[in-house]
Amino acid sequence: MDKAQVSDILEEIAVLLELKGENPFKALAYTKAARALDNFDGDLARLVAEDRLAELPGLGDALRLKITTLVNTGRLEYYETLRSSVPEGLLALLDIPALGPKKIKALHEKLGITNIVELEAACREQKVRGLAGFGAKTEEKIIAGIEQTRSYSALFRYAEVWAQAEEIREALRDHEAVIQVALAGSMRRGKEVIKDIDFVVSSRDPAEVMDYFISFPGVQKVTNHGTTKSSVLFENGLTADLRVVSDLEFPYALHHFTGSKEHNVAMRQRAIAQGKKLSEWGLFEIIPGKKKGEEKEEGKLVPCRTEEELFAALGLQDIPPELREDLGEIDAAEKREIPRLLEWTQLRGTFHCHTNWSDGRNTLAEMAGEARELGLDYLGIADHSKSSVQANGLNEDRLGEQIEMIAKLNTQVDDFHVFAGSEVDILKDGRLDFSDDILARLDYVVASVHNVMNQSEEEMTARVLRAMENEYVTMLGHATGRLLLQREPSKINLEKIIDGAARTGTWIELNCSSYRMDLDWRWWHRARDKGVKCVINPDAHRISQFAMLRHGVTMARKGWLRRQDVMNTLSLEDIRTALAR
DNA sequence: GCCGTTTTCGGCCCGACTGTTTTCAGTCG
Repeated sequence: MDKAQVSDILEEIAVLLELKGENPFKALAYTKAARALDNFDGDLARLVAEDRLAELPGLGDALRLKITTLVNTGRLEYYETLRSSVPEGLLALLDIPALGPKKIKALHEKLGITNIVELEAACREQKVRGLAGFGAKTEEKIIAGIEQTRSYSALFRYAEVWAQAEEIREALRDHEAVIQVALAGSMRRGKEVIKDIDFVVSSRDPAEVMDYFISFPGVQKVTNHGTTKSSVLFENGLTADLRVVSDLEFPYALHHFTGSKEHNVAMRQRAIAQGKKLSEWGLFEIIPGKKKGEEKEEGKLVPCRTEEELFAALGLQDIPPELREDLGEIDAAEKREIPRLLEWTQLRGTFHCHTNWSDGRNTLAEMAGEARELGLDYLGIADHSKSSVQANGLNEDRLGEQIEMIAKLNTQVDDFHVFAGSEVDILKDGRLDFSDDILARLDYVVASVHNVMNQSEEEMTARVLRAMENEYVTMLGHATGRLLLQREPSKINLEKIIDGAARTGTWIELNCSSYRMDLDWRWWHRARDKGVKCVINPDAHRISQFAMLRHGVTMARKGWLRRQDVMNTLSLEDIRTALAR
């Protein structure tokens, strides 16, 4: 068993111990042990074989033995026993806001609750408010939390289903009966949260494609199986729809099923105004002489081989899928003002990445190596600052050491550069976690809010504005703090923040962690027009998360951003100039 | 479960907030 797997099991043990009401510090010891493994950048199997586990901090006799057992056998009886002693549904209760291990334990012991369904029933029967430490408000909060969890459960974060969608698309493409295949729907439009994935295929043998589709691995249930449309439910709860049309119909169907609904309505209105009719089956010239409601037979098809030709047939420039939200794109296309959107191959580097100096999993050298491997020219390291105790934030001394280490690393390679930065906490009142003389030593500064996130809009806005006024702050990190499908954004006046960024020359981050996509795409068009620069950052806590950059670019495109709006498209030379103060 | 040590137990990371209390426990980041 490898390092990451062992670490994951130790973390799960910590959660289980908490749920069982064990000494919280015992649980903490497991969490710390997991972190020690994460931070160890050598070969764990070798360390175990040479009996040198004691070199890692926080490992006593008990944990050394458990880790050794896991590495050697891949199993641990203690973990399995612990796991089976906790009802499976109980772990899911941890996802409900306001419920932690202590309250869950009380609910389990006093009311025999083992899952969400039982908990909701108990709350509705007002049985929960009688327990010590619980009241009517807690009960209401739990019900609201359950409803929230439920409404989220049918939704997925874009980045988390992207790979699955690609897999399905490729499998369809490889089938011999398939002529053309495309991803459609909200996923193709790059919505940050999606309900299902849609595919459009052209084929001469729809039935065969349908049979192939519904028998995909991982399909749990076939909810619809017809000649033009089939729907399946995958084991992970994701629904996928497939439409099969003739090759002639493909571009019209693709446009229709890409949507959005609002975009389609506007497009159909435009077609009518030009004496045409647009549907998923085609674009038709309406035959003159017929009155409205009489046109049973379709008019003459306007032949289009691609979506681009379809737009052209309606007097429009090609509209990228990401822009199809009826937010001005049709108007712009008519005036030939659809911009050339950012391409993901245009990124030259990125900022705001973490290492194992704070809460990241990889070393500085590993992060830099991976970024270079991906073809980037530079990487910015921005570990947490000291107030983020929960994230092992760096104090002034450790930050100083890290700056030196980065300088040393830079002497070892000449075709790649690492910038020394910090993700500095914006404190409650808008002051920063480090003094100016410390900040002055850095190449750049990301300022972010990590605590006291429920201030009033006035307080939060003033707080962030104050931080942006600091001359050393280069960019604002995850502006609203939202976690998709998990935590609502902070109350903050983004109009004022954008104006503030324009005034102070502060860049705003498009944090493309799969959970964040923050600042939201809906604000970027406005920010761009105010002259605010974007910087796309993965907030990577491990090397695999650099992959999020690609999805960040999708969100940037959705926000109408061009190459010149995004700072990390600059060459190394130009970004150096931009960072020089 | 770990660790240090005024050597065998008591503290361990912390600040804000909420709801329950009437001085604090639990949750969250």
